Amino acid sequence: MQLYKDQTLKVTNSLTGKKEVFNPVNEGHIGMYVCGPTVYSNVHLGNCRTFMSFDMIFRYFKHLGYKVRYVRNITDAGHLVDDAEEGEDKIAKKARLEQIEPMEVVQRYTVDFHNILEQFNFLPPSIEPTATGHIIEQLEIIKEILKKGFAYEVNGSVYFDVKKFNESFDYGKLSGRKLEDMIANTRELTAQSDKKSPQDFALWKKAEPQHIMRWPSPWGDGFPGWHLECTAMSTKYLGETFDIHGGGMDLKFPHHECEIAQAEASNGNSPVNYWLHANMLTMNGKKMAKSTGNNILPGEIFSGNNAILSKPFIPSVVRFFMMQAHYTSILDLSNDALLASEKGFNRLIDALDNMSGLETGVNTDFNVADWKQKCYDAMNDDFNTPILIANLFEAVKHINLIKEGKENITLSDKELLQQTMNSFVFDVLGLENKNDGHQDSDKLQGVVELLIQLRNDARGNKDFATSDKIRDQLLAMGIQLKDGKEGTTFSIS
RNA sequence: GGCAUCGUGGCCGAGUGGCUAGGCGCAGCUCUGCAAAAGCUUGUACAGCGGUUCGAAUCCGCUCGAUGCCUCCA
Repeated sequence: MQLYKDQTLKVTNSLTGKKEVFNPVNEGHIGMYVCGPTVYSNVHLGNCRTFMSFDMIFRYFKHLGYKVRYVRNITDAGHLVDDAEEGEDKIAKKARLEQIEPMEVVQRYTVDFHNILEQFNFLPPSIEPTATGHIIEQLEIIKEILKKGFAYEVNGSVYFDVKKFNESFDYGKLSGRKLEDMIANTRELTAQSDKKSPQDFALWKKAEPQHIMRWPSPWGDGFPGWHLECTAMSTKYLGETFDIHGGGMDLKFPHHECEIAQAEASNGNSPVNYWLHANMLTMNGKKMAKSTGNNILPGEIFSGNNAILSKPFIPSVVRFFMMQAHYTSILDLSNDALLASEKGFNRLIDALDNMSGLETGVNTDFNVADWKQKCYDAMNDDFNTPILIANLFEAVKHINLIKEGKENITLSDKELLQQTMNSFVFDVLGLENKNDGHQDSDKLQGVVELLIQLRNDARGNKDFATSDKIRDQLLAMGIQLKDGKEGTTFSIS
């Protein structure tokens, strides 16, 4: 199903600052690279938001019938704690603090990352390469950049020469910065530096004797610079120019700017046609970050074990909450917002469950085909999931009205509605039906049904003291009875 | 300090020149022994001040406020 032939997708390209019609390099195929996590601590919810945005984008591409190669890396080396020349890297620091091997750190938090993403129902990327697995590729790029004259070696380290690069290319085109401004605004560096200019960045850092993570190179033992791995891995798996590069807004500068510079310096090509940036998840109005401690772990949300939460929330509710905001907007996390999303999510899923039982008739009271296209229009407009969800609730309203016999639907429209709803809710948004797979034991079911019978007997005898006691005490245990036209049902929270 | 982004009804959150999403809450109604649950119905809001325009939440300017990046960060 090559739906993409019938749909015109527009994306916000950070490189131009505009919404542009999306056309891949090779028709029907998409190469997408997303900067993954540095695995030196547990992934927090803010990290998850970015990856979830691109998971949704990946899902929509697939839904449209594209063949997508989605590469999301694991950074397991090379990111420095700060810009100081001594430059300990984060993973090495964590390894030292915990007195374990750096690769144990990497393993521990990679497993955590995968575990959390699985709970959020992420689709795995096509390739998940690691930085340490691509040292040779990185060395080759450094050699190439040196050969082209855009880098220089000092004391066993290699730096990218930003000024030199800017003479032939445009450094700052992604983030809207001008090199002259950046130079003018640079404070004097007091520490002595090997760099010719503060804007220069490391391609290769010499490893001090105490540095654990090290590899041999033409310039001595060392480790790769912060930005190089993404250039190496994206080029290797997606080519010198590919369709989409994504990542968090906070990576736009300097990380993505440097990636462009490295690629252009080494092979002359602008590496990416469409740069997509996902915006930050905030908490208390401030960006979530590992370094500041202003963050919340997914596990804390699932267990409710955090001071800002009044109760636990299942992964799909969190996903739904995030999908209710556009991926380019800042989103603030709060208990109230999650509670509101939870109610909306439950209403959506309940309507979905009710769809199959709808009675069909000879006419339909709303235009299902038009509604379906509206759903696509929303997604085609830069993946506007909030508008998509608004349309889904439009369908929820009709489903409920049909269920109550106040509106009609034909069999073919019902099938179209069902198929479209399922596609968008489960395939594109990646939500999961909370009612599936959580069957409580038969015994519990039987016990509650017995109590419902006893209560109904009491009600028949107008013994409301007994019937209300059963109802209220069950509720106190988290079992809610729901009296409906066709009898009493219950839900267990 | 420099460069950006944002400020929408009680809350969350779309929209970007006229037709004014959606969710949650509140209220009303239906249902019920009473409730709860569920369902339906309902909201003319766009920080402030000027300007452009027949017409602006939407464009321009200024003011105020918030955030992000400029150092590792999704």
